[in-house]
Amino acid sequence: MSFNATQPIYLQIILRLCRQVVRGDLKAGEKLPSVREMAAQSGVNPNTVQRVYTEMERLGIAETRRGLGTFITEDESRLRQLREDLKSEQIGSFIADMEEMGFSPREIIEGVRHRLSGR
Amino acid sequence: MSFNATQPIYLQIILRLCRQVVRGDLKAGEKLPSVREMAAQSGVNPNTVQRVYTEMERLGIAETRRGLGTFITEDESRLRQLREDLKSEQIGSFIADMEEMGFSPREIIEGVRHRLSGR
Amino acid sequence: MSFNATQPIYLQIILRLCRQVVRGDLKAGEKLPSVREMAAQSGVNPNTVQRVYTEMERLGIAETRRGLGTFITEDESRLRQLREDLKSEQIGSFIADMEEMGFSPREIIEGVRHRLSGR
Amino acid sequence: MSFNATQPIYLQIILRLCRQVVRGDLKAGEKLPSVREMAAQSGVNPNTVQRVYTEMERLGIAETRRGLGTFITEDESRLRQLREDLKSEQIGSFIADMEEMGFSPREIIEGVRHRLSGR
DNA sequence: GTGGTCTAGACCACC
DNA sequence: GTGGTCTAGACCACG
Repeated sequence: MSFNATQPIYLQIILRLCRQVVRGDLKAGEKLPSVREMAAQSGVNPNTVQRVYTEMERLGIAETRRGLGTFITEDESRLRQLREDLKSEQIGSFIADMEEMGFSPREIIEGVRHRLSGR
Repeated sequence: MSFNATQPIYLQIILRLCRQVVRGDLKAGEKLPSVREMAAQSGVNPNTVQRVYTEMERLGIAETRRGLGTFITEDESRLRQLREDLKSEQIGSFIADMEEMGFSPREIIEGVRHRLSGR
Repeated sequence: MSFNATQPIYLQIILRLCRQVVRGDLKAGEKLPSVREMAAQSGVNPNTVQRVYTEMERLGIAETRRGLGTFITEDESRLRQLREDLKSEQIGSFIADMEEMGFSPREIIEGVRHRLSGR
Repeated sequence: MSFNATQPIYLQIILRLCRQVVRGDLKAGEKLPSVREMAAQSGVNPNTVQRVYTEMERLGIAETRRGLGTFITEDESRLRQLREDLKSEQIGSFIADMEEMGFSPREIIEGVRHRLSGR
């Protein structure tokens, strides 16, 4: 029963950036803002942004080139995989929530289909 | 750009109770723990629980009888409506998230169906 | 700006008895319950009831006969006057409230008439 | 037989404010005192005033803008409705009281008219 | 500065 | 025992 389950800020930023990548707002090879710039934009400590970039590099989503900056990877297959990962994760937690409330698979699928078709 | 999007505790508890109702763990007419009891269980101040119960009464989900306690409403139609409301809300925010990431309706539906059938 | 403007209990009881008289539930010459009886009925201290009866005697509404009890006065003209007094007081405070909220005399009369006729 | 019919302070304050609105002392869009200010003025705890403002927002009479303050709604039609509601409520309880004392409709109307014309 | 939430502890009316 | 109200004082996010 955990209240205050606020995610660490750096994870929130990573998620935001990943979504921008998946969405296509950030393309393969594109340059990310400098650490200081991004820190200013987000109103966050530069250390936090540094951690974000390091982590994204570890995930194979970004690459840093000394003296040049940090870039979205040009490995398109990695980006496709990221897209699938986020999709899968999102769907997984959605279904878990729905089932925890007792909705049947049929009800879930029909609910989603109806919501999407009725527009 | 909102970090720290922690929902107020009393809203979290309301959501938890509503889900238990939808799930069927809390049935129509069932007694809720007393304010002080629930406060102790949840590690929260009695005032916060009081607020939860007051709000749930306003939502037509609970009824309070002075000196007796707080009970889930016996209005089953209200409970059915609650179930639909929660379902709709959950589906709505799921789809919004997915579309914000650039997934197509077809991709969303197929993703959900695949995940549910593959078990 | 006085919060907690609770009227003393004995005044509340007097008002209640006067209303019963005006309404005709208590008639001229009728016997009131004994002090102890009334105290038990109302869940109040006998001293409080004593004060009620004393005050009502002072107002000329009740008379006490030693060894017999307390009775509503047989002076019917006093009872008619009481009726007029209560009516006047009730109307006075009603109109004061309405005017304090800025309602015009015309609006007040029409409002009352409409409410009474529409039944 | 309820003695001690003291209304909660927050309801008393709400009623006071509503009357000021109906009377025109508080106009549409006007700023209310800050929570702390009003608390000091009324000799009441800030939490109590907070409850007042929250409730008034729920009633559609006030609107709050974070960091700016609480304001009377600019929805004039809501304010007109409030005026009618208060009028109706006041008249209703007046008539109920009078009839409970056994006054006839004719007597009530004539009493009100006489009191208002004799000035 | 604003409103919003939370805790701690108290008193009340009702049953 | 129950829920309902109130105070005192604190911390937070927003502007």
